[in-house]
Amino acid sequence: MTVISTGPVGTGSGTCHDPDRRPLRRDAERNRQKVMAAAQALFAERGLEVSLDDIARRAGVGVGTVYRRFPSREALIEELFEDSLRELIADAQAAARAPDGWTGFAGFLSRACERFAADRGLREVSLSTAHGSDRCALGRQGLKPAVEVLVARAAAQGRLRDDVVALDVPVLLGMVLHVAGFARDEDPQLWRRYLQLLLDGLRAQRRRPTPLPREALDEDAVERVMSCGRSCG
Amino acid sequence: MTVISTGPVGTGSGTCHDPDRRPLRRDAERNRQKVMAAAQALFAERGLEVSLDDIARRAGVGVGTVYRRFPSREALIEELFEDSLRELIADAQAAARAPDGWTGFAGFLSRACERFAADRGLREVSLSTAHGSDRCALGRQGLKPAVEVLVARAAAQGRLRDDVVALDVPVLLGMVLHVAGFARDEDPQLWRRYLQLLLDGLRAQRRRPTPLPREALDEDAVERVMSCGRSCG
DNA sequence: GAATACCGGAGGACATGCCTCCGGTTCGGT
DNA sequence: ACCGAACCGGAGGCATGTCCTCCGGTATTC
Repeated sequence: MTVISTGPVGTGSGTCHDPDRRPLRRDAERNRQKVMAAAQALFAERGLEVSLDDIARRAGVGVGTVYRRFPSREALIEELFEDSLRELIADAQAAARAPDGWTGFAGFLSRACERFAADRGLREVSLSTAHGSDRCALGRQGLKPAVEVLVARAAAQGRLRDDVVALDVPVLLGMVLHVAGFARDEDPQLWRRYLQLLLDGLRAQRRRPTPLPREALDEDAVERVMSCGRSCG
Repeated sequence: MTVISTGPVGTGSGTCHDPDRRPLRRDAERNRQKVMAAAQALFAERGLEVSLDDIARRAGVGVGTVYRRFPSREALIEELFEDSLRELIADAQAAARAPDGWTGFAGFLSRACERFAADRGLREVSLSTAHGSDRCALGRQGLKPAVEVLVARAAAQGRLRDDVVALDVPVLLGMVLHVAGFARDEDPQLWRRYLQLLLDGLRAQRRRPTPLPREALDEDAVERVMSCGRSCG
């Protein structure tokens, strides 16, 4: 994970096809949008592995149309996640400028989890190198320096325990999002409870625990969650 | 998750085929053992979804032999995990009798993670209802009362924060094991670091953080872990 | 050494995903 | 209104992977 760029990445248009090629025919462009919307939705809820056939079906379009427009799944992914990734980086940078170091740090974790919890695809693009390529890789790397600042400031302030490092952050996010992933049908916000627990553990010192947001799942909910096989990895 | 049984489950023989049926021929029994050993190993490292063909290959035996001996994957799973599940329950019960409530609670979490980290199959059997059946279900249910005692004692002692409940435990385990799962190639013990963080968050009060075991992954390790696609769910 | 319990693995049935191809349709300029 | 180019849909070929059965041949037991 070498730092290559810290600034914004790519163009951010998100709508046009290719600046210097002649525009698509109207129906083609329409279908292209439908495909992107469908992919966006499916990636968000089922992850990046969904089949292109599924995307086509959801878009109400033939498979051919998908393949014609996007040479590969990667192309589709890059097209879709560039903006989200940039927003995430912006979050981190904003948090790094927050007046209070700890608030910035904790706030970013929370914000990042919100984004990730709502979009499994984004989670996979950000937390794994296995998907997306060039532009996504740049995005991932742009995140790093901002997170380092967050950790450094919170630690310097004496509020974050000093044995935590920036590279713990992706792991911590992974833990919280694991909860977000498997409990999303029962309580899509449940992860907040466990994030708070972690944050209390990350504090340099504290007397009393911060009250936990959300209730724990009840027996039936746990039972239901356990029965759909998402609870382990 | 209704409590049905708290005592030991099943017979625990683990070796014989079926008490009242005439014993298998020598070669048959030998092969049966080979299959169980192979399944044990593969379940542990790749989870319960491995194909029976793979198990047969690993056992150095034909597929037919596997199917002949075990009517279904479930049968194989039950046969294999009954003992492990019982051991886990014994851990919990022992911890519930520990002189110190907090030590018992924290010790059980740690012990359970050790077992789970070493055996992905056990993790899936214990933390999901989707696999195994009768006997495994009983095992899962046997765990519950012991965990309730653990939580109650640690809380009564004033060391565990009082807004944590027994049903948080499977979720907490899931979080820690998520780390164990994706970091196993880089540092099979990494989960201890994050378990400690969580435990510090679970304490009712504390001034200073408990020192963290293990180092965080370094950049290259994170990079490698991220590239094998196990980092999200 | 015969009867029988057992073995191996080829192979059929099925599912899933990728991607191509081409007859038919729609668009857009004239 | 019309025609050629651009585009569409989805059937279908290919590859992969899993489950499970079947039966000619082999090992074991008495």
